[in-house]
Amino acid sequence: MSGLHTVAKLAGVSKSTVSRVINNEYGVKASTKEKVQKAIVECGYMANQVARDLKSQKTNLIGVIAPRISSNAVSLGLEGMADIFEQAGKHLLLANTLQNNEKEIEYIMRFNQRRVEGILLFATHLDTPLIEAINHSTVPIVLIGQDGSLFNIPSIIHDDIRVGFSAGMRLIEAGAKNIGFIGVHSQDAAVDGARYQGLVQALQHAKQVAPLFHSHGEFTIESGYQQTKKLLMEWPQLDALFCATDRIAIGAMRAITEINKVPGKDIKVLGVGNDELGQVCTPSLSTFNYAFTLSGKKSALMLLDLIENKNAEVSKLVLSFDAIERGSC
Amino acid sequence: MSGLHTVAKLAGVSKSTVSRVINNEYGVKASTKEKVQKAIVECGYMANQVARDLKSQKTNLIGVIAPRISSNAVSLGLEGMADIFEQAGKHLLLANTLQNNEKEIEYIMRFNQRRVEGILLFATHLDTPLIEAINHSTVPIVLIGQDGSLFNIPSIIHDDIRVGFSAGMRLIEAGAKNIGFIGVHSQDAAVDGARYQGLVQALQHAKQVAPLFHSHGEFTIESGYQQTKKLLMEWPQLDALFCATDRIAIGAMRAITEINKVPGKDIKVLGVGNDELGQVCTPSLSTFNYAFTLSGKKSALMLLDLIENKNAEVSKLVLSFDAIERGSC
DNA sequence: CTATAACTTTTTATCGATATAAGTTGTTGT
DNA sequence: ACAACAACTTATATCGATAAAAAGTTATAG
Repeated sequence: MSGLHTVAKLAGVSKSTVSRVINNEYGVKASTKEKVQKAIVECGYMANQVARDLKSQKTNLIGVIAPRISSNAVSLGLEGMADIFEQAGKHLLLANTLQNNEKEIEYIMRFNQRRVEGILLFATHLDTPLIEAINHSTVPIVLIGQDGSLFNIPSIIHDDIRVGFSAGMRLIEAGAKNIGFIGVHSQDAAVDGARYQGLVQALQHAKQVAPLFHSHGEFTIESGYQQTKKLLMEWPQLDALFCATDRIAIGAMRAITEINKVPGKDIKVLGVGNDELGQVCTPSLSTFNYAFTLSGKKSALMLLDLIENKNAEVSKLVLSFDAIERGSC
Repeated sequence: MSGLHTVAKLAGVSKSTVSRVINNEYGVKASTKEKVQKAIVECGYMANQVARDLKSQKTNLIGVIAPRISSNAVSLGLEGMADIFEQAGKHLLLANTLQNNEKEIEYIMRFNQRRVEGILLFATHLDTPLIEAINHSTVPIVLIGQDGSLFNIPSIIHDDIRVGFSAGMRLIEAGAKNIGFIGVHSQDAAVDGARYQGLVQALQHAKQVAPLFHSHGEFTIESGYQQTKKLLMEWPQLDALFCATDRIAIGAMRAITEINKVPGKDIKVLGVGNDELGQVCTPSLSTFNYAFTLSGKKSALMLLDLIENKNAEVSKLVLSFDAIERGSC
């Protein structure tokens, strides 16, 4: 717990010499080097990264802001970015906002004060205060999950419109006539907005103008269950459900089973995300694979590029998906 | 992006005065205060936390080392600790080791260099190099998931022996005669060692000395499936399986179903952890609920105590569990 | 109207490291 | 033997903030 100073005194040399030994620089006599190294061991010297960061004006710190660490998209994304940053020698500063919009903004500022080199933000919405906070940031910020390109914010998103379109086409091909959509908060332009929009486009393209039911809920199995129960009561002719996430879809299947209908037969069900839950439930859930680990890696790489290459252009990366056909459609 | 110095020049005062204004200290004339505040806004001053940390010898940083962020135990635990640390004004530095033992040790050192105030370590093993690294740490370290009390390391663990005992008793009560255990790496004293040990104790207590089969694998569904397939071939009379984790148990049920036996009827299955997967699979998985979010919170509180209270005594906290009876036993 | 208290502000030192400039040896060439 | 140069080492300034000491003002009392 002693600084350079202590080592220097102990070895009978100056701080500069000790520093040179530590950083393995040229121009140190073998005998002094040895003397210094002995002193370092003797007083248990450990470099102080805080001081180094201040002197070098470089922290090797990256901030990550997430709405809920334990969600599939975030925990897998985190793992992907951790991998890239580990290789790049960066450390991760993590904040869990629990979907508190003010905390999101607060952490952008706090991370700026800590002089992180960049920030990755898992976003579930994109309103004016947030956009302003992002614009005020001194360091680059990459958005994950929402499209910020309209506001010139670098973003990594999944192809949510096309996934909605694909889902719609698949349900129509399977003979669906009355399709319902169960989404999340209306603020969520990606998961709620875009996926629904794609579904609408599919129906238009197929010239099928059945009344579409758009229900809003949360990212949970329970919410999917409740929304579906309500929907089934109000709209008994329903024969297909596109759910914004797999968890919602699993809740939906539970509700369907409860009224003695068979998911995948009486009512087709599609989810999005390829959550492991969909593999083990009965019937297994047909869905679309979103490569969350990859999105984490890609966002990390994009951020690194923005950090290293000051005038890298702001870009948007749209990740594709794979259809996974299982029992529910 | 300018420092105190710039603000001071702009306002025509000294750095100290600016510092006093920023920290809202007494003894600044109202007129100067105003002048300084205007200057701060004008040049977009933002405090440099790195410099502050160096001067105050306090970082408000906590290091967290995990073997796999995306696992249930870790992501929920992370969420619990994030909650506590958020309230305590601490920031989280996160490392994902991917079960690489050297990385674990490397990060203990790197976090010490960064002058974190303490470290939380999700452990899957506890060998000599790791114990040494922990002992060399300048800052307190709390172990999560493994019992380090023998080596005087503060630990939060689940009652793994008793869970094994409970599982054994339950299987015996259900009429099981030939019980198999599917564990993980033999290095893992908690998940593999203790849970097995508890099972053995139950069998001894019930004076049932059937040959116990102890198989080693990984934390995955696939591994559970493979191990069970092998086990069923070698030991056809098997009528009960205690699995070290829920994922393993789900793989086991798949293997059982594949040979046209019915999990929960022909072969009883028990898991540990109460993973959501166990709720949706068929038959639903009987298991034991481990409060991972709570373990995260408790470990955070224990660490905070060790940080604030220099001579807080090293303690071990054993968290209990609840039995969850579902379809598989 | 000065002495002293009370208030405000500046100066200086410090946290721990490192880059640069300046200083001290020692060696070689002529 | 003395200049020129190489090889080491030390001294000083800096990163950006803050605490403590010193200095400068203003206000109040005697």
